[in-house]
Amino acid sequence: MQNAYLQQLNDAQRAAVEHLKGPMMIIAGAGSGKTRVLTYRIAHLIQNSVDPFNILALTFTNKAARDMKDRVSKVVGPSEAKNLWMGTFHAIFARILRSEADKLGYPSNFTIYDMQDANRLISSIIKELALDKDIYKTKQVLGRISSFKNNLVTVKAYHNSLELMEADKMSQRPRLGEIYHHYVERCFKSGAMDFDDLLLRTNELLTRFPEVLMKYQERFKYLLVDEYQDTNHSQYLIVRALADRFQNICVVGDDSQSIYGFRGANIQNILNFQRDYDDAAVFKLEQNYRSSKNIVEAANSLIEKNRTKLDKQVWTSNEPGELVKVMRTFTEAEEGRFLADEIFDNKMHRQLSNSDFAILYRTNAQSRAIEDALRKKGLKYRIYGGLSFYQRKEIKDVLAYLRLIQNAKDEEAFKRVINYPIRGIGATTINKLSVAANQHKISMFELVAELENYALALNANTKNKLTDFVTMIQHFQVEDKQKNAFELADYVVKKTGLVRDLQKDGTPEGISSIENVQELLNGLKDFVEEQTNKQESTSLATFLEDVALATDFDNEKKDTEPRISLMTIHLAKGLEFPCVFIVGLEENLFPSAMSMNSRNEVEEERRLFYVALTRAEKLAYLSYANTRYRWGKLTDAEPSRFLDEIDEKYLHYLSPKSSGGSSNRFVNEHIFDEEPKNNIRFKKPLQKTGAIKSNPIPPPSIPKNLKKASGVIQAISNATVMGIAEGSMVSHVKFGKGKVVSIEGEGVNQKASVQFASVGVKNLLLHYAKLKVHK
DNA sequence: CAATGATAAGTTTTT
DNA sequence: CTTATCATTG
Repeated sequence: MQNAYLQQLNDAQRAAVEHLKGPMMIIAGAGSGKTRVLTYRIAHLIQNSVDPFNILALTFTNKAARDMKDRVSKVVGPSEAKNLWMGTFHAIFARILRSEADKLGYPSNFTIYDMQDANRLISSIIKELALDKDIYKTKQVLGRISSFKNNLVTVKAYHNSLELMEADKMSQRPRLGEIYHHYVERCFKSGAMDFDDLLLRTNELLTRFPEVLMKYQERFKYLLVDEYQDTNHSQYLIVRALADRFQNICVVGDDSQSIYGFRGANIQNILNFQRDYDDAAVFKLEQNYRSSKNIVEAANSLIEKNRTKLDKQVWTSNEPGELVKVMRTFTEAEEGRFLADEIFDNKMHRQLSNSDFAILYRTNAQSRAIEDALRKKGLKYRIYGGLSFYQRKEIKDVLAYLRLIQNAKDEEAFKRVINYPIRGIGATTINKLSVAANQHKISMFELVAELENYALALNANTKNKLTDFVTMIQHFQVEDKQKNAFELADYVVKKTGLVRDLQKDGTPEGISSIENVQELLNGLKDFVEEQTNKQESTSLATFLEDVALATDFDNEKKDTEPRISLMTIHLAKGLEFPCVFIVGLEENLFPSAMSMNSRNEVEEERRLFYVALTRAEKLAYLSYANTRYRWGKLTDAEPSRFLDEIDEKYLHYLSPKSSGGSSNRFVNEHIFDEEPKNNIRFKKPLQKTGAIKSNPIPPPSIPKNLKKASGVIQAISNATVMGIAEGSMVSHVKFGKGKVVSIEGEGVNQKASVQFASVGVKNLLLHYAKLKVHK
């Protein structure tokens, strides 16, 4: 009876669940019940008296870890499940590194640098070395360093590798090694690790300290690694080291769904597993329970075009269902409208809810046109990814204060808040500090804390401001000992004047910033309460770590109403929806223009498409547009090669396949739907103004490219259009409220004399002065 | 030093 | 079309 869950499995699944010891690999086709097998296997281990404390399960996302823990908990009970170690590589090893940090010379409260921090650091190093930033592009440099780290190429190893150095010379970047060297040093000096360090340093820890390795080998007697096809070399080595003693390693993955090559994932890890562990048992889950037969077979017909893959045949006993629908439109706007209409229809005729739909795209930038269309139809949606909450400027500012309190050596946090809110410490001063700090090999904060010991060419006034800042942070550090994380943060935003700064802004963006800060504080409050209940540490460090490693899925809002999901295909991995739209199927977009140089890259794009298509349960739509805006310019687009690669018998074209000038019903219908071209110019600015409710008559917003077309400007910026006349009450961003004394001139040159309460009479060009009119 | 406007550059995908 | 960095002015 206690093994009732075994009844819910097919033969292959059950075999995998019942295999408890030794190395094993589960090749899990899309929708083959992988998560179910994983959870039941963990439950089965526990039922067979394995201590949950000895099980480590590494997942790809925090969400996956949470979900799986919940599911295990339902089978074996929460008291057993709570001792399981489950999480992403980054989260798990960040935690371990914290407790072992001293061995590596790191403080246990080390900071985790996110992409933005890393970017800023790299670009300041490039600047300091006086290198040409057009040749040493920050992102490329960072990408290169990241790949070094993921392959365990240390600075030293780099300088020993003639091959690598030669490669950088060839690409005109002979001093890359120097940048790498500085970058690593500066991170270390700041007590900071970037994402790659979390893995690299773990490797260092396990290699340099055999007793530590032993400890964790004993600790994690049973290892599970999900999404093994997406592990990089660094992760691979960690897993291999940990598994070395007991060999109880279970990896799960699907080579056809390997889509993170750009991030260093090595598909060879899964392809070579049997070579690494020669007695490995292999299980194949090939029955798909998720999708209709047409979808499964359409996806199969596509992925067959890939050369590198393991042998497996995904099949299903599900109903054939409907064909995959393909739609061509002329513009991306029309594509958006098509999505909105189709969702609307499906909701009506098939009793579907918003939450049953997902719209998947290759790049985040594609969401805009879709959002517009959905909003017009009144359809509720939620965008995942893109700019996440924690990446907003105002949030990062608050977090930077907290980081600095926690770890005063954190250079990026220091630079972020030293002059925010503005306290008169400008770029020149900060540069001097940075140079001196590097010279004396101390952090900027330490330098400023002992300013009198260093002869710096700063005037007394500036020194005072700096000292005040340090005193304030030190005061916070004292407060940190008495207050919980929420109370401290609340205190900080008030004391620093950060909230005041946002409040005086007064714009809609400013208001939303305040709301976001408030939301952050609420989040902190929840965090403190939660941790107190769980009797875990309520430390700021833990919170900051969670935040650094959080993704958009992790602060799942308790939405009351169901919403359509919009996300990139990468983000959609592991999810499923009854109805899926895959959009922008055009050459140079999907497959991306950047990945058409090699066969391997195109194969990864194809796997990406495979992932997208296999998210669908019942309905799948593919769409593409003939033209698309790229950098504001309308460009022509060709249908994606992937459309031709799917066996035609699974497709149903809703529009004629060719784009060549046929005159059919569909084409005509939509040509006339388009607005006449000369109207668009007027419509855009006017629509925009209408959308802002708080301003009765907002200032004219004129697209830059229209500035020369004086006829247009006259029409929009004319005083009568704006509702300004002699005697009108207006307000100016800078001068505040005032009364219009007189108006003169025409068109672009139209001027108004305004009597302001604060500064007296001013002559303003209506075109430039952003006047708000009061009624 | 700060605020503003001009210009250049950029879009894959993310823990 | 958007964002980041640069140059100019107050």
